[in-house]
Amino acid sequence: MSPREKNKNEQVRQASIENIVNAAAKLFIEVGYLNVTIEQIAKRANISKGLLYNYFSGKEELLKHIIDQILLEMSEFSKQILNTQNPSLKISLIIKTTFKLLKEKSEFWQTVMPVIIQKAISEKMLLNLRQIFMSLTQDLIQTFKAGGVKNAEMEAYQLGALMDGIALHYFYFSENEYPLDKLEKALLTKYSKILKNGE
Amino acid sequence: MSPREKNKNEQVRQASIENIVNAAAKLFIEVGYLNVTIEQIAKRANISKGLLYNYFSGKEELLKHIIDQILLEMSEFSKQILNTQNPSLKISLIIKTTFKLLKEKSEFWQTVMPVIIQKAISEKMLLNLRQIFMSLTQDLIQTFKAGGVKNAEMEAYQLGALMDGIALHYFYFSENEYPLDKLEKALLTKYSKILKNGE
Amino acid sequence: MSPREKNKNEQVRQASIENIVNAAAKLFIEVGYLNVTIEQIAKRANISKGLLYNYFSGKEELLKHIIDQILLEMSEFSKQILNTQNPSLKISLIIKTTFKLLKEKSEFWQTVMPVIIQKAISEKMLLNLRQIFMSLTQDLIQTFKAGGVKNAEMEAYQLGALMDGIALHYFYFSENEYPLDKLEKALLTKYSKILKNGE
Amino acid sequence: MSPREKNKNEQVRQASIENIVNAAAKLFIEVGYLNVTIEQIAKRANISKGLLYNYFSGKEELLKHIIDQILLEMSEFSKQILNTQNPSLKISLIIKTTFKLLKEKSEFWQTVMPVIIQKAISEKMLLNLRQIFMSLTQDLIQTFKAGGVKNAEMEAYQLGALMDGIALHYFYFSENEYPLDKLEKALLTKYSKILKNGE
DNA sequence: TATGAATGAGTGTTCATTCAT
DNA sequence: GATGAATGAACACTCATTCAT
Repeated sequence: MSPREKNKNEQVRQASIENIVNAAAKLFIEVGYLNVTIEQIAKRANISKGLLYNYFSGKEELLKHIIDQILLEMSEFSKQILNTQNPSLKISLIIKTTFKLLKEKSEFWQTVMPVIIQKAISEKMLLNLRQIFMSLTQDLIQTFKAGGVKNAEMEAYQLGALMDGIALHYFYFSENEYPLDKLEKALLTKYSKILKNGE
Repeated sequence: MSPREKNKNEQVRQASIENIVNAAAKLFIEVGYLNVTIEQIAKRANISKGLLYNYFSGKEELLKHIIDQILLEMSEFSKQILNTQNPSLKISLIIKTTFKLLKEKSEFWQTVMPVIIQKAISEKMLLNLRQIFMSLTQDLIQTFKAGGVKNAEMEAYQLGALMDGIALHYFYFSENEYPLDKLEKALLTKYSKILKNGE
Repeated sequence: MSPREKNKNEQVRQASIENIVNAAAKLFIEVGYLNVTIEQIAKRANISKGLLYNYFSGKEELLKHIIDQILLEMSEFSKQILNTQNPSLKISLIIKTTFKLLKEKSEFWQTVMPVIIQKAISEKMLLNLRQIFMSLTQDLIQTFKAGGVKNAEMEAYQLGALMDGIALHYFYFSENEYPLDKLEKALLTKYSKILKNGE
Repeated sequence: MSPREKNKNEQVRQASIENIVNAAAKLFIEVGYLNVTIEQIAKRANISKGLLYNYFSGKEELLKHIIDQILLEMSEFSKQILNTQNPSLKISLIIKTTFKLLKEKSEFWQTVMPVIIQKAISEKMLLNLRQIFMSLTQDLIQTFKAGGVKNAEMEAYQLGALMDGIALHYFYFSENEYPLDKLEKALLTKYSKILKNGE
């Protein structure tokens, strides 16, 4: 009998990878990267430990894969924001996107944030994430400047901190009772005013 | 054993506990709770591993003790804030205190935040922290209301998120380059205006 | 299936086996039997892991096959030696052959020696090797006797040990700096004298 | 109750180390370094796996310790040899010592030789051993020269190879039937002649 | 014949915890 | 109170071998 066709095989591989990644991502969110064992991931994915190592060189590479994937998904939203020229529209788009991601794509904060904060993660991965933060901040500053906001730099830092602070409180303190929608509306109003009045 | 000796013993006990706690707290900040070994703590505290177990039932209890202690220290600042009646003064005190703690008492965020986010930590500790968050938020809402601020609830959530967001960015993204002092000044100005104009 | 096809199939089989054996032998020399994985062998031979198991029942059988093959090759040289009647010529042929093998056929020592010394290898293989050693020694003794050498037995043991000792030092201590050619010349001279003078 | 006295403790430590080293050395000889598991060593030594790591950072360090110990023991004999000035006496001492070590201290060849030959061992350890080989050879050359032997260099290489070749044959081919004593006598006679006649 | 995805027992190593002294 | 030797469960990772295709 002839061997499985290459095409078919690739499908099997991709299915396995997706299966493993899904299991791992859920577990990372549930109990945190450092507390998840390879055994748990394998069990959750209904595969053997060995198979995981056919696709990933180890636990850290698996995490890296997941983060890269998340960042890729995020980059779609990023592009849209970067393509928006009008400062007022851009800020409101940033706010809307953040809240949308909070509600629909919790992976970022729930997977990435613990990784950033947990000091045991490889320095390289951290540097990458820090760079993303830096460039986002710089873009925000330019946007506020372009919008004629007086203290553009400080407003940029505040908006950035505000977004992540909301995520932090939402996920870790009071998910169910957090007034996410009301906050979104309030922020849209507030920042539309700021950009209109330049302060 | 004479009462005097008992007293003396208690002093020794307290000194030992403080010694251990100091060593542990530093290590938790430096490399993260999960990466610190009992051996390291004992070595740093210049005691034996065994002795540590005379004072704490294990690693987690030691962590709990540290967090409790930090919360206690924080409550000192809290009291001062709660005793301030004038809403305008209160808000500016909250801001000033936060930045002071950021600069002088980094233990809180650097020890507590990873603990919050690392969901493997005992549920009880998490509940405790959530309660503190809740009551702080409620107090903030009342303060804004008393200050005649229109959307008091939303302003309260925002200020809370902003403070923790700043801490997050400061410690985990860009400590050295973060414009902490400029941000403090900007926020004091901004919130003094808000309370003056009620919006 | 026609006989012709059967024949063709057998040819393919032999080619496959040779291919696998070549890959394995090289790897065994390069990194040592215990450090070579089936995966590496398959990759080097450009076949799948599974196919390897069509030809060999496992890693050890593959090793056994290689050693058998080497011994077979060696026996070609043996025959030539055994067919030489003149003791003096025979000894010099032994020396020349040994040095030739050292230079041209390093597989023997580099594959076989680690196997001998690594006692975990199957007892059967070891017995086989011991028998070869014994019969070679006996033949050497007879040759020295026939050559009129006084202490024939001891000379035989010495020459045998000398040959393997040189191989050992050459391959494992100082390959590049080892004076192989000078040693060959010196030994040919020395043993020609011994056989002439009978001592 | 006061803790175990330091002195006593050190005794316990040394006893444990010796216990572990003995168990490991035996196993290394029996089945070869790469085939011995930490579990086996621990079981043989009647201790837990964990304890082994209290004293050795890993399997390789344990091997290194054993080899160092062997080399130390050997250096006693070395010193004696090096201190002997008379070339004739020196060579006969070398031969006697080699045979003595073969009979009484088999650890060297049985532990060290497989290590040298097995390519998986750390390069650093190998370099060390190679250096020892080199300096021994150089010393032999000088001795033969001092003894007025014509082809001193070649004689040195031959004697070295002969000694290790005998060890190889003795341990790996035919231990019980190997005429060790007769060989020793024969070699002493032969080399005494060589040094007398200078050839 | 031929493939390579999948398995799982086995390996070296770590570390919180215990306990004899 | 104080020590640190000793434990053993847990972990990440490896690899010869199997088997559906």
